[in-house]
Amino acid sequence: MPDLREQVLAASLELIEEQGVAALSLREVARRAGVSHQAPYHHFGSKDALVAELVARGFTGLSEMLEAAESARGTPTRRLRLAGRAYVDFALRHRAAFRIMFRPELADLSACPSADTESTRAYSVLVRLVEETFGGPRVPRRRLEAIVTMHWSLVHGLATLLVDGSLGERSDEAGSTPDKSTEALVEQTLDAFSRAAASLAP
Amino acid sequence: MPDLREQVLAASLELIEEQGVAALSLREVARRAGVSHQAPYHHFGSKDALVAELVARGFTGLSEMLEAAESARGTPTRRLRLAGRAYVDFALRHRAAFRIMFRPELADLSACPSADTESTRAYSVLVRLVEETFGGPRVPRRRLEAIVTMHWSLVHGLATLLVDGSLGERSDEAGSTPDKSTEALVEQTLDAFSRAAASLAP
DNA sequence: GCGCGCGACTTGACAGTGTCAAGTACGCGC
DNA sequence: GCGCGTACTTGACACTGTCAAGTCGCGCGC
Repeated sequence: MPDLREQVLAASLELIEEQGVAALSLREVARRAGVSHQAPYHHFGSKDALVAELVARGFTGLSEMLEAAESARGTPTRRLRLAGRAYVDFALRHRAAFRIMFRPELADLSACPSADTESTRAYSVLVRLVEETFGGPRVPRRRLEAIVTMHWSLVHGLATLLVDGSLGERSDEAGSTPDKSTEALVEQTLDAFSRAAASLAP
Repeated sequence: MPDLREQVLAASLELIEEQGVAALSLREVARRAGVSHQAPYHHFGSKDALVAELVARGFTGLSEMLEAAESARGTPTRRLRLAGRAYVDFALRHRAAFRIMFRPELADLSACPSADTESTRAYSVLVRLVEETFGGPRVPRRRLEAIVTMHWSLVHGLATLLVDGSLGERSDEAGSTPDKSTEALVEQTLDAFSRAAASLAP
């Protein structure tokens, strides 16, 4: 049991994954780590701070996956599509983190500045890719903004619905490969969307 | 103070709207209604049951708005677009309800059967509109499913991001008209999307 | 007319939670 | 050797959801 701080973070994610964010309890986490109920509190100051740290780490993970997609080979269209796929994959593989990341009432992220910078880092990948794909000398800024919002909304909505289990059956195991049918659904949905979005190119 | 049951439901929504779903407390609700801490419990049996009831009512409200859009005049394309707009509008005008509706870990909806029927009622509006717009004798079922998922994901993602405040600045007042800039953002995003989706027509 | 049952509500208790306020053990520089 | 800060423990408080009783009042059968 090397680093209690890391252990606490891991146990928190595990707990959220198992029983949802409402069941996240510092005391239960402490119990799982085999320490007193105040030990986690010593490392994080408050439950909010712990959650904020998890959120920040989540956004760095997401940013890395998006940046990998961005720097892949292929046309801008292809890389934008890859980024969308990466977004959904991240949500499915890190359900616990994803569930927390977009819930401002859970932890005020102002406490953890890196959360803010990491989330804009992820966002700017999307902005760059959309500009590259749909930008042009005669394309107004407003239009690009709308296209960015459209792409983000689509992948975020798809990811959210999948994680919450509203779409098809959820594959419950954490970290496991998403099952075949959701895989196919994601692929076909992104396919339809990227084909549709292609018609917006200048 | 006529119907305590209704009063409790209203106070619950109010509380969620003010301080987020984590702050929903039966005891605080009871305090606001001026009754003992067990009075709400008598009407609902458990906190989960209360939330489930709110979810069910939320879905009926959403279904009604979607059905109104469905039975409006105009081309299928236009009505589909209106339904999307209705979805986002519902989320913005009933933030508290919307925040709860897609969170299965908050309340097991199996306790409240109407929640399930009402949610599929809303979903089937979307399915009908997509079939009407994109269906045809030579269009495979899989393709239609993908288009349904695409539409749902887009409006759900847009609504979620707006409600959570990730997109632009949130207009915090509950029930108030969404402010001008988010209004414009929604309009432009749906515009871009419905134009893009049009290219998928048979 | 009257008991009485039952629904609406209250009071009291218990385990669980986040958090504040102390106390304890221990390693390291001086 | 000694202080001191770091990592942690123990104990307490207010708060939560929920179980178990008790109280009040009203309508209905007899």
